[in-house]
Amino acid sequence: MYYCFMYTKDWIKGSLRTILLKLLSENPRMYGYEITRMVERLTDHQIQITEGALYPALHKLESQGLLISEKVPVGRRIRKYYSLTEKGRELATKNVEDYFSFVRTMIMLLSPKTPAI
Amino acid sequence: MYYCFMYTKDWIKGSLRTILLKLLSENPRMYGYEITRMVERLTDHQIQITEGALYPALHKLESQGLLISEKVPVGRRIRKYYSLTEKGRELATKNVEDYFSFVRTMIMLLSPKTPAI
DNA sequence: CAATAATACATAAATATATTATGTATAAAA
DNA sequence: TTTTATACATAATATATTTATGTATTATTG
Repeated sequence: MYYCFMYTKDWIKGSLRTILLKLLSENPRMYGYEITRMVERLTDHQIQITEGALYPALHKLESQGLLISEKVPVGRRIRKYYSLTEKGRELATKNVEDYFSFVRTMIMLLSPKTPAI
Repeated sequence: MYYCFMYTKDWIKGSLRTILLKLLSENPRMYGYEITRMVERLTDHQIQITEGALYPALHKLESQGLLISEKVPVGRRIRKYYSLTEKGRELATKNVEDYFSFVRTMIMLLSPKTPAI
């Protein structure tokens, strides 16, 4: 069993799409299960993507024309690979930049102020 | 009219509680409207807290014993001041620390990888 | 002075999203 | 052979936010 910070779940919400776009901008194609494993590995299990959140998110990105999928048979199973469309690639770049901007703002907001002595 | 990044809203979700706890840990007491103005000012309008999100969030924090409120008449209007309880103060410290930890993880995850040449 | 904007709270309906649980099925490992 | 891992998906539930609406006082501006 992995220990997760209790409040982290709230913070992950809304970051999922950004994570997906980023991973797919660095890899030509990925499938859902692969994404969950990679996020787990890269974040040392600090960020865990549940399937109930992942698959609907991928479907939505595809319906928005940001991703395309192709089903690839592996043995007798079918793997669904996703890759960024041109539109998705453009958004991914901007989205990650904007996220960094947001993070800078949050760090500024949450940084300890020098107490008046 | 202020311009806001389109996707920022998703990211703000879930950070609201952390922002409230932080602001209240730096100010002995604050009221709702004051909080919205301060966040606006500190973030140069990048983060906007809507009333429909703020007041339920404050009520919930109070119901969880993290905040206490006192109603103070100002002229003929009533202002509702909130301040951290001891429990709230402890959580605020830990919550902000955990947030920074989460942010470090996200930065690592979203940082550009050196392309193999 | 009258209209507008700002201050200050609150809640309801609609929307969005995630969690949890469940379902199906193959493949590998113990 | 039983369990774990792989691999997709969705439904019920819970939670949270947006948007809109409501009420009321005070300050500003034309």
